[in-house]
Amino acid sequence: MSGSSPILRLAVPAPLRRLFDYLPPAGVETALLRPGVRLRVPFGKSHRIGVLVALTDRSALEPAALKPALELLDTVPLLPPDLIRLLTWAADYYRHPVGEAFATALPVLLRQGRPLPRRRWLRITREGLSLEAGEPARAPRQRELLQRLREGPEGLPLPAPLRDAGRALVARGWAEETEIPPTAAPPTARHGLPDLEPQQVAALAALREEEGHFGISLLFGVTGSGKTEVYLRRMAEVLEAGHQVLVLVPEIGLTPQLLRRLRRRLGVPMAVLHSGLADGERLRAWSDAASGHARLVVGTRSALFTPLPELGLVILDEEHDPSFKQQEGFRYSARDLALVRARERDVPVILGSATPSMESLHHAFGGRWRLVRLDRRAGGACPPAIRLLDVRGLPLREGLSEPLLTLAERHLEEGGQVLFFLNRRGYAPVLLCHACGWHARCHRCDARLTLHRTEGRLRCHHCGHAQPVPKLCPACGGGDLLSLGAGTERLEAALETRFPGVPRVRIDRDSTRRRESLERALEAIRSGEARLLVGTQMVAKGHHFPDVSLVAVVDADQGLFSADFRGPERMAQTILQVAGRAGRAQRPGEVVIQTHHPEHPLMRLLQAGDYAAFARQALEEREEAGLPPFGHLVLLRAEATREEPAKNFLQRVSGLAREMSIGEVEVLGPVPAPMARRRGRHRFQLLLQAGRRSSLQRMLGALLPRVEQLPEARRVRWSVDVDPQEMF
DNA sequence: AGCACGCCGACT
DNA sequence: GTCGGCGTGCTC
Repeated sequence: MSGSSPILRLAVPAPLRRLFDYLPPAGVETALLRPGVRLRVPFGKSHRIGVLVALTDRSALEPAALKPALELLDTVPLLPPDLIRLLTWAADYYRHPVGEAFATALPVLLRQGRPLPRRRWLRITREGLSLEAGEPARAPRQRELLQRLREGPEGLPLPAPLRDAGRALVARGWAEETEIPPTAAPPTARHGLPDLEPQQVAALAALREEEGHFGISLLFGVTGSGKTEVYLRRMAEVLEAGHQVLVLVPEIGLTPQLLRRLRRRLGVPMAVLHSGLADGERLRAWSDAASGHARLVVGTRSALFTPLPELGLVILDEEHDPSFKQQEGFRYSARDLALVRARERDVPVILGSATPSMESLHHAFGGRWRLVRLDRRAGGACPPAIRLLDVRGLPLREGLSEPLLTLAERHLEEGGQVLFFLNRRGYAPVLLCHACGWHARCHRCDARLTLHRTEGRLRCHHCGHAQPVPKLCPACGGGDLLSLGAGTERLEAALETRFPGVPRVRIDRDSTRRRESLERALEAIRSGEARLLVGTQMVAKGHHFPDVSLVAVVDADQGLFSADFRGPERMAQTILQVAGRAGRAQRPGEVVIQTHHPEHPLMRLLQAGDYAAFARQALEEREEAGLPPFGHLVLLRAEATREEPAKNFLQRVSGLAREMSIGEVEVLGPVPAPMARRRGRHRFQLLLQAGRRSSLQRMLGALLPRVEQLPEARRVRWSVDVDPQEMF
């Protein structure tokens, strides 16, 4: 490229699986055109903002076809080389348009062209340090601010409170503003730490083995084994060595308690990234991470894409959680990409869970990953005793058997709390006409409507449709409408009847819709004010209920015969996670699972509480069937308002795929999706299965360009899901 | 995805 | 006569 102007290769946000070439903008020095900067470019009839991915001297296009970029937006690259490589790799692997992959990695405001805010710090000067503690005597606010600056020599971020005082200090030469991110050693608490148990000491030592280089550790620790304490120690060590730490958590795991604990224990500048942030807050957190000011970055899935100049450790907690896989658009797995990023940066990564995914266990059992186990609960707490309650033939009132209610009564009398877990919200999942058999169905989905009684509506849990509850049967006019089955709302009502006046809370998406209400419910549980708890999966994640002495799994059978091959894994994870909520403190916890299949092998393994044994069995079955982690999958989905276009399109795709007959790729389908109609659209899917990822990738590379050319592709909405997590 | 162009029906 | 329906093509 000597002398002549280079060609700029950009990731431009458009649903097109390629990069776009441009000429440099007029009057911009070539030295400023570094990968990672944003440029405003003409695109079609309008402008877009793209990210410079590479500089090149040749383009597939005629030189005359290239347009010059309009404007350079950054003087310093916004994205570092490791993220450019990660995003390029991920867009290719997940077959998603590169420009959109880059766009999802950037906060909205940066996507829109906003400049990166340059954060400024107020720092004490030498003159300021030489002042006595009582000075300046006549300006208490300045004195107070000086004191804070003395205590934290790393400086205070601006704009800080006491702004006027700060200005005064600068004017008098006692403090100065700086743009250089402070790099003082982080103050981590060393006193008053809980003693580690021997197994924690051993775990910590094992994790330290990967210090300073890429290595994957699976921290497999039963609930209550003190996993978090081990993370905290490891984080503190890495922070003290002057590195940044990235912590990824599931969507629901990012609780105020967790943040409080991290803040208190580690005391380093922290950036928090989650979906609930306002655009400005997100930009600030992102740029704090990128500048190196934030030493600890905690966030959900997309926080994986934050620039971290001094990254030293990646932790992914509750690694089995499905929310690490994005379910629409850019369908990436933050778990898998975290490994790619860690390898790219040559830093260790820790995946942690009490119920790891089959994928992770397979690698750990096979010795490719370091397996670090915490088998016993901390503080000598007993593991919960899990009991199967055979409800065959027993009368069930609102899904509850008499033995279970009697047991709950005893726990209440003994001062315990009882948690009823039921993974179904609403009052009843079916509204049925006793006279003619009509039942309420969603007009847009192949699904029944759930009765929400207090709200007085029928709701579809798949598309959000809601309608009033009919008084008479719409089909025959009969007045005898039965609500069949029980959801959390009905369960709560049944408990009120059985245990009148015993304070209770319900935790599900309906009861916690308003902000704060979840926090309030959790507080009622923690304080012991509530004695009966009813909840969906929401209670299985992230929260600890030390005084819960009995956990009742009201209906364990739903997950047993799931259409999805991951059904049993999900069920085992959910049940063991819920079971882990009990008996944290001195109280030995008890867990009762109501089931119609007490002899089912999965149920027996769950009862033994032996997740590793369950996993070995599940892995054997997966191996037999060539399913992940032994085989690999790609799911092509298509939907349309009418059935034919969606089906025809996938039939064409299937034909093309079969023609290619690449390696050992099996082409299965098309078949209707498990829910054939959703939101008024007919859905079909085509599954590609192979023993090796590379075969699937090779096929996709050949297949997708041809699929994009199909005229049928224009008449449907279609998507590719590499390594699908949900088969729906 | 947007946004153009382009070629055939019911309207002031 | 033309307003506008959505099929088809393109984005460096």
